[in-house]
Amino acid sequence: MLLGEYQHTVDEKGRIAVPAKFRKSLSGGVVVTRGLDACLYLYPLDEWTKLAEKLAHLSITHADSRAFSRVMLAGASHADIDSQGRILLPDYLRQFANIRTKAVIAGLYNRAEIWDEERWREYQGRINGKTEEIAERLGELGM
Amino acid sequence: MLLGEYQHTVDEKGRIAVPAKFRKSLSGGVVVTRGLDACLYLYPLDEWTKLAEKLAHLSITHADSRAFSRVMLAGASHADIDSQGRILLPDYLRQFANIRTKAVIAGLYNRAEIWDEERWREYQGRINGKTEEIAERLGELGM
DNA sequence: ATGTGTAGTGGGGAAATGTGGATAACTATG
DNA sequence: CATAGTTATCCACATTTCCCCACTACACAT
Repeated sequence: MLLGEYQHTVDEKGRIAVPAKFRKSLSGGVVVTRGLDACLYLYPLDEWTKLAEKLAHLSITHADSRAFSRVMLAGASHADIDSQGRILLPDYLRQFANIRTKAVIAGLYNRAEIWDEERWREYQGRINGKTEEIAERLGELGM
Repeated sequence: MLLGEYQHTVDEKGRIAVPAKFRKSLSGGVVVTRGLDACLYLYPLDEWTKLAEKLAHLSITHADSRAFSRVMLAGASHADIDSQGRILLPDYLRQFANIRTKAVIAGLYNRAEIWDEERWREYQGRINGKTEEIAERLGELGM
């Protein structure tokens, strides 16, 4: 169960420390990929497999499906946590999410997200105060 | 499991290095063929067999089926990975996908795609920003 | 205060990867 | 049968990646 918000630095080799509390859940392997809203998604291997199976079996004849698969699957990178508890973020993923040196790792139960710190603050600011409004709209979705 | 995005060069003999992480999955043999969106599809032999079976059993009386089978089946080329981890791309396939010297190999779980680098960037640019929109549409498909 | 353990960060050296080129085998053609 | 052209196999180098070791900071307990 991945929960909480952590601020870590990305070193010049593109490595970032995984919060100690996440390591047990992620010991089976980790997949990082492009996420929505310009952040990175980080999945435990078993969660990822479920998602990837779905994506891989989307109809190959449908342009939207191909596009989405390419974003999520081709964007993905399988990594193991090293002996210091870090993972390597490939260049193209760092560029995609605009991650420089300060990053935020946030746990969302069955996945985690990695944000550039500045972007994260900005997003928080935008959402902040609108939470009640958003909640209203979610009501329509049966939440 | 083929994942990630790699940038490799195609040498003047038409050879391209297969990413090291793909080699184990592809050690049983590889089939390269014409893909959709002007890229090449690269299948592990067993995955290819499944696909070819499907294509071969499409209705022979339907013009679209015949056309699609001809593109995918007649375009296919069986290749082995050489001792340096490279495969040879036949001329007609390189021309089809407009591949010059810089190419991108993208892993899509059960297959890989080979793109001319410039084309890939262009495609990414077109998709980028629309991802959220596409995700919404796919949501309607039960994803 | 002092010690002990855990977490996060930085850097160096060895091995693997990607790329170019050279040599050998094979095919085709006159 | 010889020669030219093409294909395949092999070798060598430079770069990148990965793995390991060292250091600092903070927390908690004695």
